[in-house]
Amino acid sequence: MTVISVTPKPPAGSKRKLVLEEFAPYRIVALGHAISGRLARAYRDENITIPEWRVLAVIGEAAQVAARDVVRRTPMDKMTVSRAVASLEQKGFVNRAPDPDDKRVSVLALSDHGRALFDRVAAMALEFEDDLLSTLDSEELSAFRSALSKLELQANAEDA
Amino acid sequence: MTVISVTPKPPAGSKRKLVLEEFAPYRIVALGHAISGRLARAYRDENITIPEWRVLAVIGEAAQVAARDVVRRTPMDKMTVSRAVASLEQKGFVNRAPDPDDKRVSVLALSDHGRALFDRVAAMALEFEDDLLSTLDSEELSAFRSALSKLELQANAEDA
DNA sequence: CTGAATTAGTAACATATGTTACCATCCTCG
DNA sequence: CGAGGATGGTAACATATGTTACTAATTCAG
Repeated sequence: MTVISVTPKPPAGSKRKLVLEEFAPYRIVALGHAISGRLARAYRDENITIPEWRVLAVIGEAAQVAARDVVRRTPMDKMTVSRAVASLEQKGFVNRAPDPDDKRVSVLALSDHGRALFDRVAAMALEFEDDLLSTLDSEELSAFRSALSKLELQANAEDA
Repeated sequence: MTVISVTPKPPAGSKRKLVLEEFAPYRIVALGHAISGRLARAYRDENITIPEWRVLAVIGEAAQVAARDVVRRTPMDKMTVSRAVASLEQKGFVNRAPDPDDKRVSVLALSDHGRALFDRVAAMALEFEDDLLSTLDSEELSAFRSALSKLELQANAEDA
């Protein structure tokens, strides 16, 4: 039984077999799932959900935003954001003010309480990131980031 | 205030600001979300959900498996798998046979119908993967895969 | 101007997903 | 062997998430 070539990849379009552990899209999704779980565990003590944290993070960065901006910047739909904002307001982390220029929108901002929460959770998040990325040396890391950027573009590209 | 080094990263533990677009864990999760959406759209015509597809894929690879094996190999919990299996059986894609060695477990296998579905969806999935990864040259790709492996390990490591 | 189309946000509904508790079976070790 | 604990699987419940449809406000074409 002679092996002609040792190329790991068979010619494109041939009948590759699908193996989950090597299927990149699956691996990425699974990694995302694991990361979400880790982060959720970290936030749990602060009594905050992932959508809430995302909203908090967007407001924390931009200071003044409308809910629609959160929708644009995150992979959450309108309703998820709406609910998260309502909950954050209820808990006293976020204040809503009517936008004078457009009566449909509310301007969202962190309360002092919310700012403190944001700082605490952000610190945990960054720490987690450091830990996660600590397995990559700086070259690997920049390669990874660059690949991520390209994949993001490709994954979000419109279908043909 | 003398800056000793020009390393792009400030000393660990310093007050970096959290910026969502640069926060790696978030980017990975968001990318996973985008990928899931794309794949789900691709499967939709086959009238199959993501959990169902995952179960199908695991059975498709291994031929003979128990539900617990699916749980081990995928980021789904018992119940999700149980439901997906029930649905796949209902639709006639999967057959269950009692395991002679352990009366608690059922042995799962694809029906002919299920095998055909698996082949069709696997082909779509691999095509999608090709498209997604087409933005990376072979060097970038292998670097990315290697980084993925390391991150998987790190993300699934037990907490200290 | 004015009314058709768009947008921000939410409500009400349907569905999906996780959690807890439970049963049956199996394993283990005294 | 024979209780005590683990394991595979499911049911019943609670919660989360997506979908559709709707209101109010805005924009834009004519």
